[in-house]
Amino acid sequence: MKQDTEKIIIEAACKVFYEKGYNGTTMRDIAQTAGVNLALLHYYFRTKDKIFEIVFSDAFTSLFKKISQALTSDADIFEKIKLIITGYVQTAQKHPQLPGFVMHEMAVNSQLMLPIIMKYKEQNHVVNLFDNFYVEIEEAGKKGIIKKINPESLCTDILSLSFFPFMAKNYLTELIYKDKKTFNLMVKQRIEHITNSIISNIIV
Amino acid sequence: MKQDTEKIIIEAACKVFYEKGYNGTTMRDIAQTAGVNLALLHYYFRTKDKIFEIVFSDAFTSLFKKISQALTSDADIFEKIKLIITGYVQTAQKHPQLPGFVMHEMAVNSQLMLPIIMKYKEQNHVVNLFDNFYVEIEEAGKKGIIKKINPESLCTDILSLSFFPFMAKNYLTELIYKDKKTFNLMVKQRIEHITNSIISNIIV
DNA sequence: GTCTATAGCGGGATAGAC
DNA sequence: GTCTATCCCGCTATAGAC
Repeated sequence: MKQDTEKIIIEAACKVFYEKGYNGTTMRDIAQTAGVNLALLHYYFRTKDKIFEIVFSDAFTSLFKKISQALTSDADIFEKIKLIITGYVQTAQKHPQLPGFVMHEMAVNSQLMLPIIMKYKEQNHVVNLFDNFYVEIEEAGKKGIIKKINPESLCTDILSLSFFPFMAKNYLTELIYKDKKTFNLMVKQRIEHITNSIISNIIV
Repeated sequence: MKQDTEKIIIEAACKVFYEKGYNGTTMRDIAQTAGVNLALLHYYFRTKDKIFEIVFSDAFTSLFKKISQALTSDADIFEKIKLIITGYVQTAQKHPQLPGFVMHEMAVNSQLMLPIIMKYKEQNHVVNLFDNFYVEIEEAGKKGIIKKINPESLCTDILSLSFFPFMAKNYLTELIYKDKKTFNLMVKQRIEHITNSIISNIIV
């Protein structure tokens, strides 16, 4: 049962870590959620930190996979932007707690996160990926295909509009939305909404 | 020294809670940061939860104060939006960890937060405030002063663009920005940037 | 591989001296 | 009001039986 148990534990760990964060999660939580004994977690993964490393690394990767596909595709600049937005929002729709999990751990436990990210960046040539996209944006600006904009600001805006609603769900449903139904409607229309507002801000 | 000590403790608690979140913070942390004895925290505030309640309540209020002023002013719709954006971003510039703190605690420790927020909402007539603003947006849409837009989506976008960059500072500086200098430059230009992109999306 | 039992430590909270 | 000392619980981690 080795493979199965390992997988069950990681899936349980995902669930609990996403929900409560690193500091709010106990090994007992994970064991109970997985339906296995506490000692087993240590048998398979030795420490809480090792489990967390796997969970965080997977989370980080899944936030990155789609954007990476989008950036390396040979679509034009508008299509690329659409792909990025779609990738981000779909990932968040599928795993609503994922963006908040990643952002919070990077803010609060950065000493634990940075080595993981460094490793990831080296293996996946992250820098080049973005550099090429930035050059593309700048050249499209010079050629008059789009407005002259700051590519980093563009990425910041896309990420903000894509992730924040999921990270702030409880805040928004308390203060901005009349009820959860209205919130969920917004989430469904989010890809189209963001795409329109980003595109309309860069067309000449 | 009663007044002073109380204040010193709360200020230290703010600093530590903002940095590490509720679950990552210990009473010993707060005591050390405040430069006072551990027992004193319990003498003044009895429990960790009571201290947290004060800190969270203040944080929540400071996110709300400026928007409240903006919404009750007699400025026109464009000016109001500018005021809201300015209020949010300035608050975040002054206390960069505040948005992340509030959003994360609401996501993770909602059972502790909701009673605090309920209390706040009742005392400050929060619902009416937003209702009036929503009506204003809708009427401006009907009159052709602005596009017909969903007021809740507008608020979501403003909040997203205003808060997310601060919540995701480490993520952005690792993946999107070449260095911290570029990130800080973006932060400085944020109010103008957001205002322009929000306004250009609602003008007819 | 999976369990029980427990070591060892760090956390919130309190008693009681000053 | 402020301190030291301490209780007691829950946490991570491990030893050892099966």
